[in-house]
Amino acid sequence: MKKMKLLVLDGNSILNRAYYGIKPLTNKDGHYTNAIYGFLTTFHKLLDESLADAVAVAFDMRAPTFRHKAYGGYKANRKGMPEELAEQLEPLKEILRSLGFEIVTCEGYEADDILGTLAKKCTDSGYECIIATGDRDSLQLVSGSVSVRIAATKFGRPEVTLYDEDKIMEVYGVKPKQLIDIKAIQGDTSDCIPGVPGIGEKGAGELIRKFGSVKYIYENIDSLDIKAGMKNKLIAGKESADLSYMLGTICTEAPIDTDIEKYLRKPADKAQAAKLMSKYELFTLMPKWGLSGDDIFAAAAEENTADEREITVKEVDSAEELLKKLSGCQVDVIAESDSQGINELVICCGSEVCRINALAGGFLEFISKFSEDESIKKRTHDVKQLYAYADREGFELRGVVFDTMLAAYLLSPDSSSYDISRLVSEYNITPLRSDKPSVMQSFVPLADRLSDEIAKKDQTKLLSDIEIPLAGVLASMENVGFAVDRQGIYEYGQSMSSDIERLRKSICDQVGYEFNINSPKQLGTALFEKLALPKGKKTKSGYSTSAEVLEELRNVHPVIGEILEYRALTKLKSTYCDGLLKVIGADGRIHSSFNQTETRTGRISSTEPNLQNIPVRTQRGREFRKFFRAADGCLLADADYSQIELRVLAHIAADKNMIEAFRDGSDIHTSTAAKVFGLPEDMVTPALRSRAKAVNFGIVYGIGAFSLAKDIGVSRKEADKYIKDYLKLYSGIDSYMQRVTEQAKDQGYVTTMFGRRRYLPELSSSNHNLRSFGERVARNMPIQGTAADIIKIAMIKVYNRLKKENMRSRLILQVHDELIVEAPEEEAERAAAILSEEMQGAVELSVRLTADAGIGKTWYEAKT
DNA sequence: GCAATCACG
DNA sequence: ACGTACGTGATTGCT
Repeated sequence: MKKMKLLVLDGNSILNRAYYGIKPLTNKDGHYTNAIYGFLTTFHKLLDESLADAVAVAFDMRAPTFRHKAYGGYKANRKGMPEELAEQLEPLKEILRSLGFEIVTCEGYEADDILGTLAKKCTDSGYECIIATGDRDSLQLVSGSVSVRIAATKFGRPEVTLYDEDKIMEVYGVKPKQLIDIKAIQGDTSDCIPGVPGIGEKGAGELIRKFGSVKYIYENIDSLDIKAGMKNKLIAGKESADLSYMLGTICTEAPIDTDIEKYLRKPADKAQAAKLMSKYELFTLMPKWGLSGDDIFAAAAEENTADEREITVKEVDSAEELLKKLSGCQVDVIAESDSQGINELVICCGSEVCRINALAGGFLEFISKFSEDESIKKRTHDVKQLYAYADREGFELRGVVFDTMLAAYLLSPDSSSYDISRLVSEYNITPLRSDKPSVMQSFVPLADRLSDEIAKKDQTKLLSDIEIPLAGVLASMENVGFAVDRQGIYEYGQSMSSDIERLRKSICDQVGYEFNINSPKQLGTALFEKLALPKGKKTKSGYSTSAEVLEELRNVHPVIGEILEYRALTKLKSTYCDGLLKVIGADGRIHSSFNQTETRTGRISSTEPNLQNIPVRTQRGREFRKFFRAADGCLLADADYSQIELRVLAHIAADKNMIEAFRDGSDIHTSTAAKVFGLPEDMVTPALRSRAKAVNFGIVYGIGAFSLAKDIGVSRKEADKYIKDYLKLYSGIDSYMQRVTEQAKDQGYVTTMFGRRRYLPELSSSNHNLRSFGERVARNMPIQGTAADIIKIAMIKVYNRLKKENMRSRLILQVHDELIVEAPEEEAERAAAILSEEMQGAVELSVRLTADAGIGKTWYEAKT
């Protein structure tokens, strides 16, 4: 029969590790949740790996333990938990109980003693025991039937290391029990266990490895071969060693329930678990623990006393009549879709809900009239899909006043998903009472709530004037797509294939054996072991083979250049040739998706395929843009903002010198170089300009001297001087940067010119790296985000202008500071003019915005 | 499902 | 003492 397995967790210790290993997270109420999140992630991994039949989670109690009573100094230097951690303890226990796990505490004993007691019981009963903890104290418990898993949280991910008898011998060179002996001599500063004064880790380890135990050492101290100095220390420290031995020994007889049956996992109370995990917004964890969207809804319904309001689901008698009734009303509308597209429209007006099946006759007529009637004010979720439908079917969508998805994004742009079900639990929404189940029970109060929040945060205009209309523009861009030259892409790929194969052969020849160059691991072995090239940086899993490292080795071995070329070619081939060919539509055009709720700064993102990272920096890559072309009889008009981020910075920082530099119309990098290096502009060499450019960039990213130095290849000290000189020159930017970080710390968030927010809990982290990261983000987000706001405004203006002027030109792509319009040949000039005019006039700043437009048959030609 | 790498602004 | 610029997405290899 299989041995029964008990998994015992040291709750406090794992919680601690989770807290310090994961960046601060809070739910809407400001309650910290990072440690709970980390604990549950680690716990899940442990459960998965251990296949335990029973589980006990041990926690310390606040009361002093027998060790404190024996020795007043015990753990005397321990500070209590930080409040941000302490407040997570009880909620975690509640969640664990709801998931069906047993929690064990014992007054006067520590969690370690509970582990020891249960481990002993397992050994005695012939069970297997797996101990999981974050620290090494319990390693002494390891035996044939007891193993320890040390769980750490690194970069937010759980990491588990197994310790059995062999591993302990390998690491410490002793048997598990002898770890107590080592500790008795060595002591433990973190627990204030004194040990033998003057003997540390090395000495203690040697003594025990040589003589076996503290007891043996003291019983034979006179005859043992120990150096006089150390022997004297041992003699003087005997009492302390004995005490330390006692303090360091885990008790295996704590008065707890050792009936293993009791720890068999019970079925989870799903409603309770869903309720708690919703409350703490641990949505990504819920599926892992067997909780679904239905459990969330059920929890919400049970949790809240039903809303006073009640809705009734009605049959639709006549579409005509319904339209008449809806006219002039505010309605809530949800489009239910499947893979085929929209299949049902659910409309709520006042206390009545109607469902209109998309397959029923007259649907198109109904939805077009409904959509075009501007007097019907519509609230919805994910308005882009409605705009897209309207655009495809050739009608307009008017009167959209609210979108819960876009609103939720503005309220917290860090979320990974904005499903209605998730929002409902995140905002603790009380569903309305209803005769039949309907999504409107939750949607109506959700929309009410989010409206309030948006108004409270002064983001109403941002939502109504930018995000909602933008959704219409994006929908149109997705529908129109970008025409490509399929044949051209295919042939380009073919031509690369032969080069790739030739390079592959040559590289393997030079290394001396066949291997997969695409595998960084195999490549690392080939370069740094077989060819024994000087190693550069390492990654977590081995040698780094990034372009940055390889570039350094270019002159060391001829194979390096070929590897770099191989990499460049395979990247182009797989991502751009093969990748793009896969997504060309039946119409010969590529229809990317533009995601409006993805980035934390307010930019849009592009997927399937990503059209925002088509190569441009190298000539060979840039060639690709020749395959992105206007349809027959059309041309592309392309315009991009010049230095939009630096202009935004000049404006928000209100820096006189930088504003002046832009007003002069001179090249900003040259002008910066001239001023920083104290030269007339015509004396600025390309090298000096490029340094100034790097500093300008660095400033936008929040800069550090180290990174700047690395970037431009000067000493740290020199880089530091550049930054200092720069900030002296642009003192307005200096003070702005200080202001914005301080403000961020005060309010917990930063904003763009148009009220977009990003919350920065990192700023209160005790982790230096995280905090610095938060500070850089605080400096960067208002700049990048404001630029994103501006081009969004420009897109809306361009779109409306093309429509108003009855042009057939269409916006087809945005690449952060660049817009592309496909225009019939005869409209191209006008479209280009409209592009730059609307981009430049999108907003009024204290510096001019400039956008240069170009026209061409292909993207390659059009980009100026 | 994550890490490494590299494409873009 | 410590680690290093901001924001994305796709592909590949590997556990």
